[in-house]
Order: sequence, then C-alpha cells, then structure tokens
Amino acid sequence: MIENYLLEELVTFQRMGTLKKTAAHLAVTQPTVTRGMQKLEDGLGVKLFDRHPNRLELTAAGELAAKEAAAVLRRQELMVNRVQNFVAQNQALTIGAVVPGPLIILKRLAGAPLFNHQVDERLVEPERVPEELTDDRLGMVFTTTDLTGPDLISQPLGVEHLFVNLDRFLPQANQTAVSFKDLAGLSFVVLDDIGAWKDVIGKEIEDAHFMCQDERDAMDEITRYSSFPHFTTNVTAADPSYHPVPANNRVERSIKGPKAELTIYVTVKRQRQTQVQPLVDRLKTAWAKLPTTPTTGGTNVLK
Amino acid sequence: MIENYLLEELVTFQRMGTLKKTAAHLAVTQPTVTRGMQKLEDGLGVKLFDRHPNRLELTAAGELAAKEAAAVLRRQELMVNRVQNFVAQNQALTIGAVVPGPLIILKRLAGAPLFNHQVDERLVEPERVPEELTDDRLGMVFTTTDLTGPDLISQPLGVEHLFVNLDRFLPQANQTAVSFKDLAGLSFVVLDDIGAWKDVIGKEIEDAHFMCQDERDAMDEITRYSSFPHFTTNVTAADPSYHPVPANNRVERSIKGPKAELTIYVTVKRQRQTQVQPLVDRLKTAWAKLPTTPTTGGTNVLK
DNA sequence: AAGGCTTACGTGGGACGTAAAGATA
DNA sequence: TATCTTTACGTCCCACGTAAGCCTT
Repeated sequence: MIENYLLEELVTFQRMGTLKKTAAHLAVTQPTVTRGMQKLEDGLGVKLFDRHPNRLELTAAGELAAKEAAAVLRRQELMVNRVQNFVAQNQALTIGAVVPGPLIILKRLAGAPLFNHQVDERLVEPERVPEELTDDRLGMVFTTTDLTGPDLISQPLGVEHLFVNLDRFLPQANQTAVSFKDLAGLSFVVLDDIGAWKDVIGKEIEDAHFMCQDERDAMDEITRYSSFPHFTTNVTAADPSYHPVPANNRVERSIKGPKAELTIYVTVKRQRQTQVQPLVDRLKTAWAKLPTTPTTGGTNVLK
Repeated sequence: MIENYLLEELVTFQRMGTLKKTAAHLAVTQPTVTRGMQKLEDGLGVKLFDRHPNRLELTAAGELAAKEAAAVLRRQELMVNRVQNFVAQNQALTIGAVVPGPLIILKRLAGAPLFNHQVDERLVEPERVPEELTDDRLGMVFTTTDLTGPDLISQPLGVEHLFVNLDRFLPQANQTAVSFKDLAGLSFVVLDDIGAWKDVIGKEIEDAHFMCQDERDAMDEITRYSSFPHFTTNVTAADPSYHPVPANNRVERSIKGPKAELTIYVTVKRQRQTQVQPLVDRLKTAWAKLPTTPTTGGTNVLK
C-alpha cells in the first residue's frame, strides 16, 4: 500500500523543484526524500522522474501523479475535518440560517438552555446549506426550502410574514394590508443581512430602490430621522431588542400574497434528528405563539 | 500524518464487525488491529469505538469515519489507476469513438504503422468522453462535438455525410439527394453500433421504424434479400470491407441539410496533443480524400 | 469454558540521519 | 568549485507477533 507521507513528498517536490528544498521544507534530510521517491516509483510501477546527475525533473506521468497526490491528500484532510466537526457538533450544535428571523426566536429560548448550542450569525447562502451540514460545519440550519433527501431531513417550523413600515402620512398606510404593487417605485432602507428576503423584495417590488445598511444602529438612526419605509416581519416585530426606540411616525402593515411569506424549515442531517428533536419542538411551540399580523398600534391620519 | 493502512483497518472493521475477523481478513494478528484503531483514534483525536470488554462497537463518529476512510482509499485507488493508465497510453494509445466512421479511416491507415495504438471498438457514450480521457482509459476519442476546455482539446477532422440506400424502384430514389422529410414513414434496417447517428435519424425522420441489428452479417443478409432501406455515410461507403456483396438493387443517395452531417473532432488531453499530432495529420489527409457524395452508380429505373 | 479485546514484551524491518561519492554547470 | 543527487552504512523507532490477562455471555 502506498502511504501518504510519500505522496506528501511528491507534492512538495512539485512545488519546490529540487529534492534539497523538498527535504528542507519537510524537515527531513535529502536522502530520505530520494529514497521516498524511489519507493513511490516502485510502488506505482511508474517512472516519475527524469534523472540527470545533478537535477531531477518530473516526467509527464510524474506531473500527473503529483496533481493526483495533492487531490488524495486533500480528500484525507476533508475526512479529518468532517469527523472532527461531527463530534464538535455533538458537544455544541452550531446553528445557522438563511434568514435571520429564526435565530431571533432561538435566542429568546436561550434562557431555558435545553440544549448546548452556539449560533453562527453569518447567514448561509442557500445553495451551500447541504455542504455545510454534510461537513458538520453547521449542525442545524434554518432554511426556506425543504431539503429532505437521503442524508438530510427538513421539517417545517412555521411561516414568517413580511411587514412593511410606512410613514403614517403615506396613502398606502391607509389600509391594513398592502400589496407589493402598492410599494412599487418607493425607496426603502433595508438591512444587509436579511438573506432570502432580499430576493423576495428585489423580485416582487418594481422600480424600487434599496438603501442597504450593514449596521443595525445606522439603520435605526435612519429610520428614526427619515421617513423612508423599511421592512420587518412577524418575527422581528416580536423581538424586544429590535425596537429600542420605536419609530412612532410609522405604521406597520401586512403585505398581501403568498410571496410575502416564507415557510421556515429546520434542516439537519438525518443522523442528528433524534438529538435535536427536543430543541425543534421547543422552537415550534415558540413559533406558534407569534402573531401573524402587525400588533403595534398606530393609525393612519387619513383614516 | 494518518497513514492509509489504519484507514484500511477501520474500513475492514466496519464490514467485519469484530477485530478478530478484521485481523483474519487482513492477514495480521488481533493485537495489531487493536493498536491500529487506538492509534487512529489518537491521530484523529476522536473516540471511534464504544468499548465493551467483549465487544467493540463503532460510535456515530466511527461510522462516519469509516465511510470517509473508504472514500479516501477509493480516491487513492483512482490516483493509482489514472497514473498507470497514463503511462499505458504513452506506450500504446487506446482510441475510441462515439460514431464508428472515424475508426474505419483509422484502420485503413494501419498499414502504415506511424503510431503504436489499439482501437476500442465499443462506442463511447458522448457524456462519458471527458471522464474516459481524464482517467486515461482512452487516449484519443473521435467525438461529434468540440470538447475543448481547460484539460481537453478538440480539433476538427472532417465532416461525415449521411447517405441512404433506397430500393431503386422507390419514387424517392428518383433524385440525386433526398431530404429527411422524404423518408418519413419508411422502415429502415440499421446497425446498433452507430452511436450519435441513431439520435440523428431518430429525431429527424418522422414516423419511421428502425429494425436494429447488432450483427454486421445479419444486417448484410437482410439488406441483400429485402428491399428495406438502410444507411451508409461517405465514410462507410469508402470502406472496402463494408460492401462484400453489393446490394445491387439499391441506389445510394445523399441526404440534404446540415442535420445529415456530423463534424468529427479528434479529442485528446491537452497534454497529449504533441504526442498525437502526427497521427491526427495523417487522419486529416486521409479524410480529405473521401468523397462527399455517393460514388456507386446505379440509376433509378424511372429516370 | 469460549469468545473477544487489551496489555506486556521482545523482535525485526524499514525509515531515518550521517558520511561520502558521483556528476554536472 | 558549488550544487544537487545518489549510494553506503549504522541506528533507532515502531509496527508486528507471541503470550498472557481480563471481561463478558
């Protein structure tokens, strides 16, 4: 069997160019590498080097072998990472999401530490979710699609409803619920980290302008001292930390239509389902208590 | 560094269930495997086994590690195969094709053995061509599309023209070239191994029936003692072995339109281009001498 | 008992380093 | 002469086998 230290020597040689540098780089002596490469050629039954008395050169087969060896070593590295991540997830589940809402609910449960977990605040690109779960970099992800498959399983947690916060003097504020069409052409202040919601508003609202803010504080400033509309959801609205100073010149309105809703799923590796089920059940209970329509008061002056 | 023999022991244990059987299967003693698995756990820093005094059981992490280890070993196996295939291709290029025509031209060059090669008669599925070349199971493939990319390079060899052989009493035989529409509704005898041509005739001729023959001899029988039309090309028509007994009740006709032509490319790994260029040039020369229209005589009686 | 895993101990192969030689440029 | 590779030789490590012990079923 060809052992990996030989592959590592070959890969290093390809980068370094000489056996001497290779040896130095691997902190061994030159004869060690000489013998290693001889052994590798022997093991493969393939001539990997053109030998000039003073210089060693990779043959075409040697170049290929070095590339392949690098791939083999990467695969082994991946194995180590996956296994180590897996056990780390058993000790403290790392939880991610493609939209921020579910993480807010999760934090509200933190007082009852039913579960040892940590939260990865950076939102995940939806297409990377399977990879993150497979590699156990994340142990649980809140997604907006059902990713159930041979390795993963998704279960619905609840529905998140999009609200828009409008200046109370705007004519659109004069209805309990607005449609995306009513919002066409407006300029909105939005947070950067809203994940999939960005796609929703970007696609559904025509001719709109979005002023992105990556800081929550800056966002609060602007909403307080301007009349630009902004978005919330039934989840963020229920978040106590989200309205440190309520912008009382605005009214919160539902947005009509199925496109203004996202079904949130809890997605985990099948393997982990029993491990996380208690937490999932707590989340479902908490989610069920959320309102589905704006609760904050504020009536339109025109009404 | 974790060496592969440890991974092999783990994989074997997952299959065998006990260290004893594992040891027997690997032709080593039991303590060797015990120590190996301890070393692997140590190297990964992960507990892979639940230890009962009399029984060893994989933990969830152990199951995952075993699966991953199998993948690592497969990757290494792939490396070995690729490298060994590569050198084999340098000694004797194995040549494949997605349509049989170019192989006929190739064989006609065999008298002038400019090149040490062998031919793989089984046609390749077009979508498998990149894989076959990357793995060096084939060193050169005749394709009908340009697969030029970072690793592969295609160069056009020539165009193969489809002919149809019609009973001379058929009205369609009364023109020097027919269209696919003229052939609608007919029943044809066709060889199985015609690769991409099958897609062409299947798509372009409406309501046609195809009687597939996997044997060249059976095909010849049928064409001789029946009047079913069949197909040839400017390449097969030039093949001396293809008309052992010319079916003289038929006339060979061109088919009109670009769909009745296939551009044939020679596709190789970039790396191999200089190696094969002399052969490719010979093939191009030979191809250029082919007719583009039917040469065999035979006039329609109605003419 | 019987079966299976682990520990203890001694050994041998092989991977390593040191030293020296060979071959360019 | 300087640089790089290879061969030769001695050493030490470590993977292995043998033997014994331990715990279940």
